[in-house]
Amino acid sequence: MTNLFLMTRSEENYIKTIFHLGGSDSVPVATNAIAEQMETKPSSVTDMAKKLADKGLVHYKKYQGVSLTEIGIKTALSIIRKHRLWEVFLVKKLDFTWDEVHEVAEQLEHIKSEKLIDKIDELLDFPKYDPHGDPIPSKDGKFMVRDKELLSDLEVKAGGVCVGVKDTSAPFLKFLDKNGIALGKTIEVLEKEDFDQSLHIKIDQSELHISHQIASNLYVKKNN
Amino acid sequence: MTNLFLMTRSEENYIKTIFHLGGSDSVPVATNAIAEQMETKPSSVTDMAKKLADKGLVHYKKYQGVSLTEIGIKTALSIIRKHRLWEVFLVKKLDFTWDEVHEVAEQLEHIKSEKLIDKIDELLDFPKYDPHGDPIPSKDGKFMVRDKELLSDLEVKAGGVCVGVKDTSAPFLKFLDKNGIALGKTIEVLEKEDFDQSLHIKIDQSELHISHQIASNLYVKKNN
DNA sequence: ACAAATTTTTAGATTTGCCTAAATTTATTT
DNA sequence: AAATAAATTTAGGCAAATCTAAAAATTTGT
Ligand SMILES: [Mn+2]
Ligand SMILES: [Mn+2]
Ligand SMILES: [Mn+2]
Ligand SMILES: [Mn+2]
Repeated sequence: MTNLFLMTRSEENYIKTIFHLGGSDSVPVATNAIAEQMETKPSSVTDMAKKLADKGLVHYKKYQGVSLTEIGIKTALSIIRKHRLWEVFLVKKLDFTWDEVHEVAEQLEHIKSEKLIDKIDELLDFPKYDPHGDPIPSKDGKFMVRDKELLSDLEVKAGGVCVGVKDTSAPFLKFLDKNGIALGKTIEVLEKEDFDQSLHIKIDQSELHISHQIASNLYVKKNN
Repeated sequence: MTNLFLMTRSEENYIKTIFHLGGSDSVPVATNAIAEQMETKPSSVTDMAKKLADKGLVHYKKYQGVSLTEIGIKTALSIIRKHRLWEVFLVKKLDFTWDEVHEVAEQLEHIKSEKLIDKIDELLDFPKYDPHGDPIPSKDGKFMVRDKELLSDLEVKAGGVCVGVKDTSAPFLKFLDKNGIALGKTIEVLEKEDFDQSLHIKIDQSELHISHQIASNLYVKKNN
């Protein structure tokens, strides 16, 4: 049980990536998938897989992919908790916009201080979701899985509240801002174009036409 | 003019140490002094001195010691600004005690985001001093040099306000807490023991006997 | 001034994290 | 069931940051 506090930044980033690609299940993740996600080379992933396996954070057998151990999952959740809490902090306390927070949170998530992150959590009044609608794991690694669906999967006439984004890239988020789409807004599907799957929607008071591209990156919590 | 944003953590720590040992003057600092301060070996310092000289951050000639260039000084002040602002943040916003902040600030000072630190500055209402009484450089590298003297240098009957500590180690700070000594308190020298230089002082309402060790690590701003 | 002590640098290793190129294993086609 | 393609690992190397041991320069003491 190698101490989590002496993990390097690189190791933490690998663990986080493996979690995001494989979920908390012990689904093995392919070397190439990790390499692509981390913008590194497969051979580097293999090296790290061995090291993380030695440390007991992942299961690894040659050619069989990588999956997180119990400890690996806990570690991943702890890093993700920090990342998302910092994102909330930046938005709520420092007036960052939701398209600016990710880059800084990528750095802040590696700060080693349990007290620090717990105090940030308290300062923010224990938020459950980050600025992109993603759930924040609690100290003991639990988090809410909100039932939500992609706007593109709703039927005509169906509606709900916008609760998250799938694509969290700055360009997409800025596009949403420009079109008055934000978390918490009420959305209703007015019309669906069969040809290109584009949608005519009502968002709060106004109406808007959006492409399938957009609709398939917006999460909605359906009305009862 | 090598971009400050691509400095490694190690480079930043060297620059900060050279600043603390040499001041903002271009006083050359000895290799051994840097090594001792950073708990590393002189040969490592020599290596880094060459690298920093290549980057234009220090002046370095073999056997002549290291001193900061203009850019080096600016860089040092920027890191110190971040360190001290984070320390204030931790105390004022997250209820850390002044003996807990340094270690975390050592990590936070390396976060790369100009917007982040400027927003923290604003959130704290542009503090001029950190929790240990050390001045916080402004964005453009200026800082107040408060006139202060060591309590051990005061005459009997002289007095003032406690404005800083020289030793910022956790044990010393905890000792001060235990004895009711804190920044902002009024101090008067009641008696001085010639034999061991210990002092009898009045601090706010109470009286206290302190050793020379303690008195020579407390800064006081004398009354007019 | 010159020998001795001290400081500093150089030379050569080590570890971490990454790379390229080549070899190997696994998966997919014919 | 081969043959081909794709994925993965191995081998060997490189840069950063560190170390130890030895050499060189500087400083100190007589
Ligand atoms: Mn993010
Ligand atoms: Mn997020
Ligand atoms: Mn400090
Ligand atoms: Mn301080």
